[in-house]
Amino acid sequence: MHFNLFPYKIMQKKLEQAVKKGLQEIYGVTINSVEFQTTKKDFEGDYTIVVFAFLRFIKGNPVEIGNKLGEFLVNNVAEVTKFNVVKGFLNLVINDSYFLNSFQNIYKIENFGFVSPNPKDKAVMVEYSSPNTNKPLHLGHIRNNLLGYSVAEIIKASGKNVYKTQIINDRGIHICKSMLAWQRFGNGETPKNTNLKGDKLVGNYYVAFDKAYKEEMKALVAQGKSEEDAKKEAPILVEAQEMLRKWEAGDTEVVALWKKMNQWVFDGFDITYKELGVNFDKNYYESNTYLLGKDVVAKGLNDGIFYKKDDGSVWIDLTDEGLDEKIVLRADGTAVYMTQDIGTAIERFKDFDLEKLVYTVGNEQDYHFKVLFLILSKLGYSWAKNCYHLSYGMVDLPSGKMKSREGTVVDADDLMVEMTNTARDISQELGKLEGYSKPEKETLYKTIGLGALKYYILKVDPKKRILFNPEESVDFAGNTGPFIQYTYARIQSILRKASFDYHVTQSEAEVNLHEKERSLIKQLLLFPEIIQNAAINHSPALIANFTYDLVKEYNSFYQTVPILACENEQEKIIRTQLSFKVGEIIKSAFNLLGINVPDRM
RNA sequence: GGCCUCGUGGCGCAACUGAAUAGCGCACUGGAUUUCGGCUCCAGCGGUUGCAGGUUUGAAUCCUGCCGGGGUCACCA
Repeated sequence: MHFNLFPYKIMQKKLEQAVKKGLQEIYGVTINSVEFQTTKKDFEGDYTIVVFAFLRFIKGNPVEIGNKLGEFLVNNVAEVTKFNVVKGFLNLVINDSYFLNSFQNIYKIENFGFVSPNPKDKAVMVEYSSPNTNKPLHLGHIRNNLLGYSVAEIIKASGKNVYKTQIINDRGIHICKSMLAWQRFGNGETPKNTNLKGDKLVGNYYVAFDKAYKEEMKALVAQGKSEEDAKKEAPILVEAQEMLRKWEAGDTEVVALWKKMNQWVFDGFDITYKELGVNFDKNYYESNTYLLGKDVVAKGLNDGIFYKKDDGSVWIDLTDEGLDEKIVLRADGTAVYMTQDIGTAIERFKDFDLEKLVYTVGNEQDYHFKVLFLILSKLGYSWAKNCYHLSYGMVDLPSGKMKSREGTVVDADDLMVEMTNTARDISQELGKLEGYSKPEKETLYKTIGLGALKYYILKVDPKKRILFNPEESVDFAGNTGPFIQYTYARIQSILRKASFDYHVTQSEAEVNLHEKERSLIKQLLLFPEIIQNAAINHSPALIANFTYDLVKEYNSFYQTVPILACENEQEKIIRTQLSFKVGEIIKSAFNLLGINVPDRM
């Protein structure tokens, strides 16, 4: 069974053994690894061996070595039928029946490419989203969410147990600002009586706070205060700080208000998460974790890893590592961001049996995580090396950076609605939706709109920054989500029309594979490797690119050869099976990206 | 300024982590349907991979310097 999981690798292993044996026999040298590539389209062949790499062990002309080795392989490996040598590259042609057989083998495997985890194994925890509860989610969060969710799914598919988690920053001065503003200007507004999503309502008061704060500052400056003093002394800010102190002291009234408004936000987030199609196995709340880490700092201080400054604040000196000094505890003994992160990391490794902890956080925090992991390892936690910062680039708009103050933030909910609207416009023109009910149609528009958005964001390497062009993101042609969805729908249409039982294994028989069938099968066989690779590299983009290549390959196949109209019965079945399997893999690949596929569109 | 990071045809992205003639999409030009969904397919145009050195049989990829963009250098998170 396991034998079938990595068909591409299996052949490669076989060839590798033969190459080693061949070089031993011909040149008497032992090499430990062989470098393989998939053969480029311009050359004939399926596997390519890089002969250049042998030159370190074998003196000679690479072309000559390639030719000798090629001959050996043709004579010693049954599946190798031909070879050609171009410069230092040995291209090998594998026979049709190998590919046909491999295809027949994987055809029956459900979830081909997915490895099921052993429940007893240690797990991987993926943290993502982790919003503040004072304002709604925006485009930046969307990238974070899509990435985190997808990476978690990919790691799961690669054979690991996975926990998806977020830490909700539900406490602190930011939420107090919203609370205070609501208390003052709210007139008892609630999500219910305003018909606003809770996160939006609370966000409005965060803005209201900022406005009032600025006005007060202005007034103070007019009274002759310096700008710096005004910034600190504005009464509304002082009051918000007072509110935070009350909260920490457990003041019942403040806590009650905090609970109420946070709940509004949670309810709002739940809607957004649901629309986006992401979920979590466990939520951490900062209100529960913000005190963690202090005792660890105390212990580290004792052990001489940290040191105390005269004012009582605690620091770590990382100048030996080429970094700076970093504060880990405030002079008044309260925790900073770093303190909490030390504490929560330890907590998580206690809560779960983890082999790895992935933090999905933007690259503006690269330095923070570098320091965090270093501190954890200095504190003696051996698992520190298993912490990974999945750092992703910013999302910029054509107009530049998103700035909440300038109102250029793209709201997550609004964006999803817009994408759905665009999908509706286009589908109403072109769609084949006879017999679909209205709700069915609406679901479909959402599938397409979100498919476009998600694919647009996930197809780019996470590390790179994205220029979010609203017009391009709703493109439906070329390398886009809807293009792939369209291909899937077209395949389903074919399968609906296939009025014969195509799920019957075809003996390898004397079928000669068409060139398009060959390359399609080759692409299919790659899927398991792609999943592993995407998991190792934490990159949904690899899945997206693979899927796009597969779809292009299929469309070319579709255009070139008849499927249902094929006259040869056996070939007709194989082509239908190919269509079926391609559809299935599009679906699973898109699942890994959190994208749905429609049967019609 | 120190540190980190990025720079690939007009635009948006790839390149299996050092290999062949650097791929693809959009845009532009020209073709393809008595056929299973034309939101498709095929072809053309377009790049001395920011610049200059270096390492290597081989560099978009590694090293050095410079130029340009972004990030970060908070007792915010």
